[in-house]
Amino acid sequence: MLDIKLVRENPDKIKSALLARQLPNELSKIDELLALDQRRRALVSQSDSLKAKRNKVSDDIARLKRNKENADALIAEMKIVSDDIAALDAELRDLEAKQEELLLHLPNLLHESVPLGKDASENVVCKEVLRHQRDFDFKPKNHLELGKALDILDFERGAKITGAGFPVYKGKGATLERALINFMLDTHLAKGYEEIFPPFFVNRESLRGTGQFPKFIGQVYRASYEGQETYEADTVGRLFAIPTAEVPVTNLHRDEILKGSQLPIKYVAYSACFRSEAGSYGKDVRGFLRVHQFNKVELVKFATPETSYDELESLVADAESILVALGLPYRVVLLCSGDIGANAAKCYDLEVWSPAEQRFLEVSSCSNFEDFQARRANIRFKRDEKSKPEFVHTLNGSGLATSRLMVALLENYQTKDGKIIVPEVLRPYARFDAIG
RNA sequence: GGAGAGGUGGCCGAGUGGCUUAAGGCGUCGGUUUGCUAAACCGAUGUAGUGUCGAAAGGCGCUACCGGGGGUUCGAAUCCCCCCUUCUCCGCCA
Repeated sequence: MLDIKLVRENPDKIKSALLARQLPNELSKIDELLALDQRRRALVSQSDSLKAKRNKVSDDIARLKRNKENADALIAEMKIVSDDIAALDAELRDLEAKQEELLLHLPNLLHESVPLGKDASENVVCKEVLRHQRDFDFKPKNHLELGKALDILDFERGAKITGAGFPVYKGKGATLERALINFMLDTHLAKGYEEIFPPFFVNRESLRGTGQFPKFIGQVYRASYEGQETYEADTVGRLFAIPTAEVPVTNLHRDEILKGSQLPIKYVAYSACFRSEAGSYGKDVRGFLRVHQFNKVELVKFATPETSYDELESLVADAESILVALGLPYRVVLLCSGDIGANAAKCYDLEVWSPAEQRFLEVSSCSNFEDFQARRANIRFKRDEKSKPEFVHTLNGSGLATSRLMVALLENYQTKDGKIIVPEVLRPYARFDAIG
């Protein structure tokens, strides 16, 4: 969420960000917001001065009553004042709700280093690490064929017991998945991240805090719990399956004031991730490319404003180190203004090479949100005891998501006779060195 | 699921409708005293919104905030309703 003060004082800055993000239809929202804000501020000032009067006269009434004098005239007068206040406050609540709604839907500003571009085709490839790219002397199988032949992935039974997009890992496939997760966690722990094992369900405040709500409410699975039917609206008593560990982990410090000396805070968290992927039918539907449940190891940082871009670079490097250790071909892409997510000020994607698909697959998004999430979630810090609280900068990135990583792993490490060689670094975790 | 007790500032804790500007204490910061330290004493010590003065740091004023939301009242930390949450006991359960 952006600061309403920023909107008020610098509307052009926000408008140019909207244009860069290819959102020209949103421009009118800024003017709407400015008009609302002006009206709201006028009402606040009216209401406040009436309240000041009420407080003062209430003291007078108290004094009269103590002296056993008559206060009926003042009470009658204040009755009217109170009614006026109630009317103003009702209108104010309405305006505030509308303003909040508009503000929550506005995307973040962009960092100056973000390239301008209309869509994904104009993203900038910063780095390609292709030394592990293989020349196959046979036609590489895709992960579906490999998974089926080796009996380690079962999409059909997943669809039977739950639904399409809920894969089952079996035998050495299940073990390899677990090995990957543990390898990634241990690697990040060694780099000074603290491990969190978060709840997989959160409340709506948490989703609002990290910016998934209200915009992406359709992408999130909901769970009701007993007694929920009796609540007046479906806004109460619902929990939501997390789309990423970013949500619970960033919200750990919601409504808190951190000490400057604690920063940067670096967390690593494994979680299952749940995404309904509504409206995305037709693209990347095969196998692991798009699923409703997957596993991810997430990196989350809380940093001071002046260090957050250095922290972003090291976050990307930490995520990259997994791909390097696994010996997979990959590239780093800087997202352009037309492709970057609404909450991020700057974002790098890590993409791993799929020999069967003959293209790169996204396995990580590393973003600096600056104070966008911190303002929503009210996460602040004090430089020292005496200084005023400031919003922290929040960052996160996958390190990494396993589903597409598994695709790349199986495909890149397959042999001509249909086996999978387990990468060296995973062997201590898997306790076998090949599948098949 | 049932019964009971709680949630007040950075922390502890008083406060049953107006002499509360949230008592008192602890902590922290500044000062006085002082070979040094400690103690004692004095003072300060929240967040947000808004107005005003200022080049700025900040000052002064007003408003809101006692778990969250609604209500009663001229006036609510205090009374009423709903919700969240913590603890204790009972029941059930992997």
